Amino acid sequence: MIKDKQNMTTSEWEIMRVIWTLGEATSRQIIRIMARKKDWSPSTIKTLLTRLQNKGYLTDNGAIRDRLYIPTIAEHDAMTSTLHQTVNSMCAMCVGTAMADVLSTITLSQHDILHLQDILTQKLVTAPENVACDCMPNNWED
Amino acid sequence: MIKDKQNMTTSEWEIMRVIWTLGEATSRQIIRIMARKKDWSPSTIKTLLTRLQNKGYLTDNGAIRDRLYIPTIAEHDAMTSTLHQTVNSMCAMCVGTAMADVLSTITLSQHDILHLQDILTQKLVTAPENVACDCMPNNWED
DNA sequence: TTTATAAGTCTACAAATGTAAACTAAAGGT
DNA sequence: ACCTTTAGTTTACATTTGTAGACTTATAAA
Repeated sequence: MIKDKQNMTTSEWEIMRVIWTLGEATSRQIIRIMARKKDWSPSTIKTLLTRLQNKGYLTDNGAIRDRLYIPTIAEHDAMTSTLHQTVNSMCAMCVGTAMADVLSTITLSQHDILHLQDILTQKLVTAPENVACDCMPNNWED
Repeated sequence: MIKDKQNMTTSEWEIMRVIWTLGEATSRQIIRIMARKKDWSPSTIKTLLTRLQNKGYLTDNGAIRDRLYIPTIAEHDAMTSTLHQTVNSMCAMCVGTAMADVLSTITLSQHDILHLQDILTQKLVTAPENVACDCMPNNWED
């Protein structure tokens, strides 16, 4: 019943974050840790774990008890993929400004910034004068 | 029945993009335009318009027929807000890298890049050496 | 004026999501 | 060997989302 490629929901994402950080985890660990930030019953967390397995984002070590849940995708990959999806659903013309807005409000490390600057310098060389809005389908005026 | 503050779904977002671009639009216009990119029945689009109104993202000019639907939020604001939500749900430590990854793959105009560079230069001055992971709740090790 | 068209409203229904109780069974304690 | 605890499985149920048909009625055409 593993229907691949459904997106993670926000609740599922929360669970994944703790598993990603621990590397792998038992349901007990997750339940105990999540109790600190979410008001979820243990049942809810178990349901979420099962759904994450069905969606293909988690596997387990096969134990029938005290089973270890293991991510099938790296946190970083999940993050870029999610971010990509979001960005791709937005107007290509405006997305640069929106990204700038967001970047300006979040906390970035010095290293992050240097890296970002590096990428931008590179990109500037081949950057187009401007990017067209792609909110409308082609030839919509016919 | 206007329950404010529910998020726009991806389908609703598609509709909004065309209305944002037109400034305001009738259902007929939207139906005609969407036919180019989506395989939605006119009914589906009407449902989506109603839902967008219920969620508070659209108003209308009051006409009983050939009504004009009007956004209550600017595209840019919706974009930053959505992006923000996404970014805020992610590990603070890794999000910089993820943003860099995404930025490097999308098309940005020269002007966008200059703007981004400007912001980064500014940020660098006060940027912390590094950002801690916030995937775990506080004191989770107790 | 009658009628056809289509804009807007209602109803519908399956799948996904948030949330969790009930049940089954493994494993540790006595 | 039996009971208690609890990990994992099943079942449940309301809300949201994707998708759209049916219905009502205003308006343009005949």
